[in-house]
Amino acid sequence: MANINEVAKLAGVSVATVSRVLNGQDVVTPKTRLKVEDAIKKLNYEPSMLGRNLRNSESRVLLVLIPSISNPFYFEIIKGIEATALDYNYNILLCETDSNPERENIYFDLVRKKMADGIISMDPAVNIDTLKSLSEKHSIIQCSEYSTEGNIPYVTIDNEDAAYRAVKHLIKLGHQKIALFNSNEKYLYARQRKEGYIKALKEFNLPVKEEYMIYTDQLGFDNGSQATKKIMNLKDRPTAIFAVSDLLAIGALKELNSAGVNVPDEMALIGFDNIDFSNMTHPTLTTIAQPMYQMGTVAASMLINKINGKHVENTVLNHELLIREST
Amino acid sequence: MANINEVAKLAGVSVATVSRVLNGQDVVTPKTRLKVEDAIKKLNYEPSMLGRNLRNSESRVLLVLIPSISNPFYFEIIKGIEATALDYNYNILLCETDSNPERENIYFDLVRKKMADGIISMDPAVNIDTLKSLSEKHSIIQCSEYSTEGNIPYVTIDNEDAAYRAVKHLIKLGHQKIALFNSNEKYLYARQRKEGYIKALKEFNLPVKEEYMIYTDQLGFDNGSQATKKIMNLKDRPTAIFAVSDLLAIGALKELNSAGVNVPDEMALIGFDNIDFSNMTHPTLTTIAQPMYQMGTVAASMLINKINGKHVENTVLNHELLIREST
DNA sequence: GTTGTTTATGTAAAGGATTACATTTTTGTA
DNA sequence: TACAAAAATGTAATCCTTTACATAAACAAC
Repeated sequence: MANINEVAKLAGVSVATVSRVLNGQDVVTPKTRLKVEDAIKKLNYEPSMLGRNLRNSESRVLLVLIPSISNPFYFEIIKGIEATALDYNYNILLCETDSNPERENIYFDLVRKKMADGIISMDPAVNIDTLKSLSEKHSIIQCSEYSTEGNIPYVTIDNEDAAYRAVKHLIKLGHQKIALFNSNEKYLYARQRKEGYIKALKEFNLPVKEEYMIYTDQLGFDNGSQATKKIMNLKDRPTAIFAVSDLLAIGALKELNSAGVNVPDEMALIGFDNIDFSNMTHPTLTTIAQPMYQMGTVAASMLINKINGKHVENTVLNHELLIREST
Repeated sequence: MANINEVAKLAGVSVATVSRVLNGQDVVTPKTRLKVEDAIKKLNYEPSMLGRNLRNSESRVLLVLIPSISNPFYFEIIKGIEATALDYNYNILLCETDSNPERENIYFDLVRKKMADGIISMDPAVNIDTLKSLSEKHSIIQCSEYSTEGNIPYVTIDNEDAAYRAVKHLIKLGHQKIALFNSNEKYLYARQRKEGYIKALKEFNLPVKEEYMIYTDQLGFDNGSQATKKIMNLKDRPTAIFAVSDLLAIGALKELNSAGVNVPDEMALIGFDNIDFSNMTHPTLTTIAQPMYQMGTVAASMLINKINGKHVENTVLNHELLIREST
C-alpha cells in the first residue's frame, strides 16, 4: 500500500507538501494541491493512522468503562458519547469490566500504553484508588457514578432529589407503606437515593421501617423478583415499591403479575432509569428518566477538553419523573 | 514519560536488549534481564503501543459492526468476540452503524487507515458492494447475517431449519392457523426463515396464506404490536404467531395482554433469539436460541486467523428451540 | 535591476518501538 | 592456550507521519 513518499514522488513535490494537503492547510498553491490530489487518487493512497498517531503522540481513542454491555442503562449514554466523540474525530473503545479488577486492569493498561487518550468511567465498582493514581497522568471523567476522592471530574444527576420526588409522588397518591429496593450502600448513588427516600417519608411524617428496605447485590431482574417475594411475606405488606433500577422494578412486576397482585391497584411501582423496556411492560412502568444522551455528550466533551489541557467543571444534570401505568 | 532509550541507558544495555526483554525472548541472560527489569520499574516505563504498532504495521484492533448497540440480540455475540479478542491480545471497537451508510463509511475508513486490522460485520443492512471491495485488501468476516457475494467468510445458523422447527412445534400443538411476523425480505435471514415457515406448513398440508404473513420494517417492539393489531383484525384470526425476533414477539405480547387475549390459550407465540428479556415477560416466551456466545468466539477466531493469513472456512452452528410458557 | 517581503516548498529530525545483521562475549574442545 | 562454534548483545534501518526550520520563488517598491 502506498505511503506518503510515493505520493510525493508521483506528484513531484516533497512529503511536507503532501502532508499539508492532507491536513487541509491553506498555504498550498491550488496548482500543487491539484497535483497532490491527483497522485493520491492514482495511488489509492490512505494516510496511515499508525504513523500519524505516533508522530502526534495520540491514539484518538476514548475508553468507556461499563460493568456490562447488556445493561440498558448505558445505551443512550454511550450513544451520546459516541456521537460527540465522532464529531471530534475520536473513536470509542467500549470496555466491559464485569466489575472484575483484572479486566479493568487490561483496559487501564491501554491508556498507560497510549492505545487510548482518556477514560470515561461508568463502572460503580471501579477501583477508585487505581482510578485516582491513573488520573494523575491521564485524562479521566466519571459519568453517572462518581467518587469525590481524587478530584476526578464527573457528570451526574441529583440522585437524592430524584428519589425524593419519586417517593413523594407515591405519597401524594395516598401510599403510606412504601418499600425501597436499593442496591448495596457501598455505591454512592445507593446512599443518595436512600437519603431521598427517607427525606420524603420524614417530610410527611411517615415511619422509616428497616423491613421495608431491601438491599440487593445486583440491579438485575432476578434480584427484583426475589426482593418482591420478601416484601410479600411481610405481615404488614407495603402498598408501593420504589426500586432504584428499572430492571429491579421489572423483576418485581413479573413476580407481582405471577402472584396475581394487580399493579398499580394493589401495589404501585416506580423504577429508575427509563430503559426502553420500562415502556414495554404490562403495565408500563413509572420511572425516573435521566438525560442519558446528554450525560454522554457532556462526559465526552469534558473528556476531550481535559485531554486538550483545558479546565473542566463537574456537571449535575436534570432528571424527570415519568408517570405511567404502574402508579 | 520514559521511552525505550532511557530504559536502555539506565540499564546500561542497548534498546534491542530492552525490546527483547519486553517481548519475553529467552536469548537474554538472566543477569541482563534483571538489570532491564529494574530500569523499567525505576522509570515506571510502559511501552508505547503507538511505536510498536507502527513498526509492526498493525493496530491490534478489531472492528465490530452492528446496527444498534441497544439490540439485545448482539450482546452475547459481542461478549464472545471480546473474550476471544482479549485472549489474542486484540481489542474491539464496537461500531454502531444505525444502518446509515455514512456512519458505516466512517468505520470502514478506520480499517483503510490502519486503525483497525479487520472487521466482523453483523449489520444486515451493510453495503455489500463496499464490503466486497474492502475485503479484497482487508480481513473481513460476516457474522449471523451474510451474503455469499464476494466470498467473504461467514458464521451463522441454519435459519431455515430453525424456523421450520419452530412452526412444526406450533403445528404439533394443534395450531393450524399460524401467522408469520417477518422482516423485510431483502435480508437473507428473512427469506430463509420464511422458507422454513412454508416448508413446515406444506409438510402438514396447511395452506400458506399471504394475509398471515406480516412484514415489518424493523424488528422492534413497536413493529410487533402493530403487526399484532393487523392480525387481530382478520376475519379468520390465527391462533399462533411465529415472530422472527423476540422484540417483535414481546411487542405482540404487550398488545395481546392489553387486548385481554390469553397467551398461550387463545394465541400461542414464538420468538427468535432468546434475548434476556424473553425470559422476563409474562408469560415467558418460547423462542429459538442461537449459540450467540459461540458465534462470537468463532467469528473472532476466524477473523484473527484471516488477519494472520490463514485460510478460514464458513461455519454453520446449531440452534435450539426453547419451549416456555407462551406455547 | 536591486533589495526586501511574503509566500510556497523542501529538508531532515522526531516520535517509539522491532529486528536483520554485525559484533562481541562466552563456552567448549583440542 | 588457542580456536571454533554458539550465545548474547549492539548498531542502525525501518515503519509513516508531522513540523520546525531552511531555502527557494514570487512579487513589490524604489
